Amino acid sequence: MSTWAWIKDLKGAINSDVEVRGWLHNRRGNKNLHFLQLRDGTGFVQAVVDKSTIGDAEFERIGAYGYESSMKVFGKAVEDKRSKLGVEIQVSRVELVGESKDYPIQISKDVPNIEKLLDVRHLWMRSPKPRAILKIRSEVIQAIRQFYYERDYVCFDSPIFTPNACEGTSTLFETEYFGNPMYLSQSGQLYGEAGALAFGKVVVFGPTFRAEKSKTRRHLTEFWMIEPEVAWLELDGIMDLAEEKLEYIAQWCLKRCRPELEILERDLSKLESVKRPFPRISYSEVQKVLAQKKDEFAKSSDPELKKLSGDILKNGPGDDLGAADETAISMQYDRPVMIHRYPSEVKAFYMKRDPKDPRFALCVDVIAPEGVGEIIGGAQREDSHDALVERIKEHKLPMEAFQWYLDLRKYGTVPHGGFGLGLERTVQWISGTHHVRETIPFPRTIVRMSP
RNA sequence: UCCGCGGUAGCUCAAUGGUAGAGCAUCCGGCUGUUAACCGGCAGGUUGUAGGUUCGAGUCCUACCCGCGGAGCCA
Repeated sequence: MSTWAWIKDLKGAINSDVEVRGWLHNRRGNKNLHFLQLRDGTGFVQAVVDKSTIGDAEFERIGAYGYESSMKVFGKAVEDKRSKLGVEIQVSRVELVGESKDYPIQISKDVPNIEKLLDVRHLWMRSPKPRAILKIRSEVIQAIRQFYYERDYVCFDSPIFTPNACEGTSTLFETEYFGNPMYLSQSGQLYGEAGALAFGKVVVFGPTFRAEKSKTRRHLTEFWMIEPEVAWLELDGIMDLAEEKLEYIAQWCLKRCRPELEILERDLSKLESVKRPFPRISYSEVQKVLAQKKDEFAKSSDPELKKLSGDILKNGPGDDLGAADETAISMQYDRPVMIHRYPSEVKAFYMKRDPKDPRFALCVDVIAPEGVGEIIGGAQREDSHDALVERIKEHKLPMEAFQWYLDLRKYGTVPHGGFGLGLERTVQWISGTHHVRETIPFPRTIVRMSP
């Protein structure tokens, strides 16, 4: 009598009769033996079919099954040092469950175009590398939830349909809502602020939609964002929270995602170095550093650095930093970098201005290493009713839409703030994945609507 | 929207303006323990589309379509 076992548990079932249920990942063999590589979601195991024990007819039938056929395999689990798992199955019977013919993805040394694989994303995710990335995503999500749960945050969901632009900057997806225009949320932050004044500490974890026509390896039109919002938290505390959380995520994954990180050949030292404190540099300091780097790289013999030099500081002082600026700064460190106090003019209306120098906002961006770019954008919020009214006017935003938001400053305002962490870019960074598209099961981009 | 690169077999890619090819996959055959197995063979094409130059175009020219990367914007 055999028992159904998960592949990951087979080591504990050596010398007993087992049943494995899975998919045929690959097959090798000769005229007397089939080596079936089976996958069940928990691991891979080799099942050995011997013609002399199973009979000619059965042997031929099993040999004809295509890749990704699903089957129940019955046999004896035996120890085998040649197997990575340490166990293989000596097959006595195979029961086909779902036939699979002409599977569209081949196991190959060639690395096919990612876009072609994304066309069959529903199948591609059965392969080891995509599975490893998505498993890391799952663990990053778990780490984030645990991090906030341990710190007494209330999970606070913001609406997806919103009546207007939260920040008035990004391009939104418009949708028709019973005859009126509504928009898909580009941030839950404003709602999170209401939650923070009710609960003290909340975290919004939800989908986010941006209709920007960005076509880069860092952009999606639909992605997930984690937005803590905390009463009484000022800029320094926001930066403390951000670095504590990123360290927590990196350490969590080092502890729990070793097999996946190995499959991806991730350089673990890049994650081990993610320890507090992270560098904190003001926008004004960054300008000075970048001026130096621009000169330094211009003299470099490395053509890439030379090219980078040309793009550094091309926006001019007082403007937002460009991509080259972020790259140049993050190259200087082995961990995420926090850049704070950008010019308030280039930032969102709700950011509080620095009382010491109102030209700058009490905000922070966190730039991940290895070219992933910005993974966190956050700020202390403007908590004065009158100042906020001024900002809304300056940004030419519809005052009536923000009445409820202004109420938060009218009835017991307190200093508060938070940030948004991009889940997919975080996974991209942790897993060392080139394209952010691979970090979400079914990516949505400007040109990709299916599967 | 702008800039750059590209589109040749199912996949990854070759091919001085002169008969469109290889590896892998499929299929067929071989191999008594394979590890992205190996060996042999068959088959596989309107070279993105439409024009143009030329004795002759995958290659040169023009336009368009599609894709990728980047800028801007952002997580």
